[in-house]
Amino acid sequence: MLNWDDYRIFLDVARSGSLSAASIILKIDAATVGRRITRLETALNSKLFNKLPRGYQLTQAGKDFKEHIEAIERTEKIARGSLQKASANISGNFRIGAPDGLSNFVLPVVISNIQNHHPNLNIQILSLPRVFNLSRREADLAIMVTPPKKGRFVTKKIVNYNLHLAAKNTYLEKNSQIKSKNDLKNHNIIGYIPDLIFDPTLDYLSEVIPNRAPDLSSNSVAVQMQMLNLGIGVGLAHDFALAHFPDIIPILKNKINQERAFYMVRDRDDLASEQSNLIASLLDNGIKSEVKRLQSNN
Amino acid sequence: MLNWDDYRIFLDVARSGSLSAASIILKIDAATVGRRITRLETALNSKLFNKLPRGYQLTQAGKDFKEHIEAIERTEKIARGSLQKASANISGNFRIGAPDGLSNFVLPVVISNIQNHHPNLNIQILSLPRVFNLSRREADLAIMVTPPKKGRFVTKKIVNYNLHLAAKNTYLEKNSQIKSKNDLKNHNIIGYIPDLIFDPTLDYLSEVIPNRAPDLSSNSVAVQMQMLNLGIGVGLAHDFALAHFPDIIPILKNKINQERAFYMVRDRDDLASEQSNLIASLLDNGIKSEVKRLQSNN
DNA sequence: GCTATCCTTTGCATTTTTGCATGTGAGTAG
DNA sequence: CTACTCACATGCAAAAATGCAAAGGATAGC
Repeated sequence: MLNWDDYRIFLDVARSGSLSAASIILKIDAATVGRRITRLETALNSKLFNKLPRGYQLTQAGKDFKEHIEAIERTEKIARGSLQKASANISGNFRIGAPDGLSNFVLPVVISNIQNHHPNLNIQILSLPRVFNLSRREADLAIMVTPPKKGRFVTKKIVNYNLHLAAKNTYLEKNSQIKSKNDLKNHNIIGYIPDLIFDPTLDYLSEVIPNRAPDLSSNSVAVQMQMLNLGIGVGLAHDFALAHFPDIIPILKNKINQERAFYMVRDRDDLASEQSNLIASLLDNGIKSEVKRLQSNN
Repeated sequence: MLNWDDYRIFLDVARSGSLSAASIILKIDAATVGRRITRLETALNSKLFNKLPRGYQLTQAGKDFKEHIEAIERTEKIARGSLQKASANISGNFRIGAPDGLSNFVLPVVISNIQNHHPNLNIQILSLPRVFNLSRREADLAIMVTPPKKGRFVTKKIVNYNLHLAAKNTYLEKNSQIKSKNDLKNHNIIGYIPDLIFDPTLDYLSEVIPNRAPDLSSNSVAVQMQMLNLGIGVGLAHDFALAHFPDIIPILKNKINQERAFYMVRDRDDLASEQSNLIASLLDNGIKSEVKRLQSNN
């Protein structure tokens, strides 16, 4: 029943003298602020405020109580400050290898968040459409679509992602309707360069449209997205990339849905480094939530 | 995003070393504990725990952070202690006048709660089926079904309550079915003694069954309930009283529903006394929640 | 190397909390 | 006295948090 978060609300009501004023400061509805105060008073079995028509006024017990809660507030600030200091200790270079789809459409915002909180840290994105060689220290950490089976690596699944057929709205208006896979015969297909598919997991297209080489191809997901955005064909696109191109529309959404996953791969030795663990964890959470956020917008 | 209550969860996870152990201490599901820690780490942009297969282990940053949060915990205990002391200062006698239905079926548990937290306070229930004379100081506070229109009083509505026709299950089995108001002709009616109805609001029955004097009557709601419980007739009962008699069953529940309200009446001068305000507030909340609780069980 | 165990994580149904719109009561100005 | 303002309270629908059941991962013992 007792909820420490209600102390936070209590302070603003005590200071501002009314639920409505506190609600503006807290950016919480006044009704909620009132319910939280009621809950707090019930949990503490005490009356902290006199409810006057002009607002909420502290009782004597409330005034004494406020002194203590203000001490808590000061300590809480200090506690958060201690974490800021710890963040400042994180420093140096950290290189992440990642597939170029992730590098282009997800990592920038994730990295930016991390760097805001760790100003002394430099994170480098090594965007490459191929497998990394962690052993040779090409990167401190790699993100892959297929984790390596052997080696001195630790693998952890980060998040699933989906791919859907898509094309630009203008392209769809000008060309014949696509109501089934068969209709794709009459369309330009954009995809990977077949010779250069380094990972069988990436051979998305052949699962959707067997025996059909792309008409337009690149080894780079980002380039494929640019082609789609020019309105020159149909291709499989990552949902999280689609969020960046509002004019590219998914097709056959209910009939075709490819699912893949990103895995985080690290050298086993790096597990001993708290800094490495921290960055890995921040990346994990950051990628997970950013991918989910982008995918939910469609 | 940041929620102080997560600090409370953090402490138990830090101390017990695992989500599952903390979940037992906190009596919260382990999944929730995990989600709270994730939320906290996200809000603080920090990694407080290393997630090992054996459980959650504090990082260095987490260890430092824990020190501060433990300081908060100590202060929080002191803060609550200060309210206990304030409670102990509440003392003396306090007399409440209330209608006997409320006095019998609601007030005892409310008063008991209050007294548990204010050991030096004596609360007296003056249970009377008539209007009180606050001016003469028969009571420090009165609860009424119709607030006085004049005088040096301050009135505040406490809560609505409902009345329904009801009879004992054995009575219903033995007598003819009641499917409409008309069917009541053939039944024994239990109610107030007509001459002694002190408040027109209490003339429940005549609204439900006009022109019909009760066959069995008392000036006391509690006595009426005892009659109902003997299975000797049908009467209007307070829903909150029915909760005390599982064998008394409501009748025509959808067709007949009387609604009334309790009002708290205090002498205007008493508003200056913080002790009086406190008790009034505790009674208000206590009666409100107890009436709602009892009424919801049917 | 295989099974058993322990702990965490995830999907889903339920409960709780929240915000919004509306009602209510107290004070105030005309 | 009446209309008006201000702030809080309440009902209801939407959103978030929670518990439960089951899956997933990692270790320890056999």
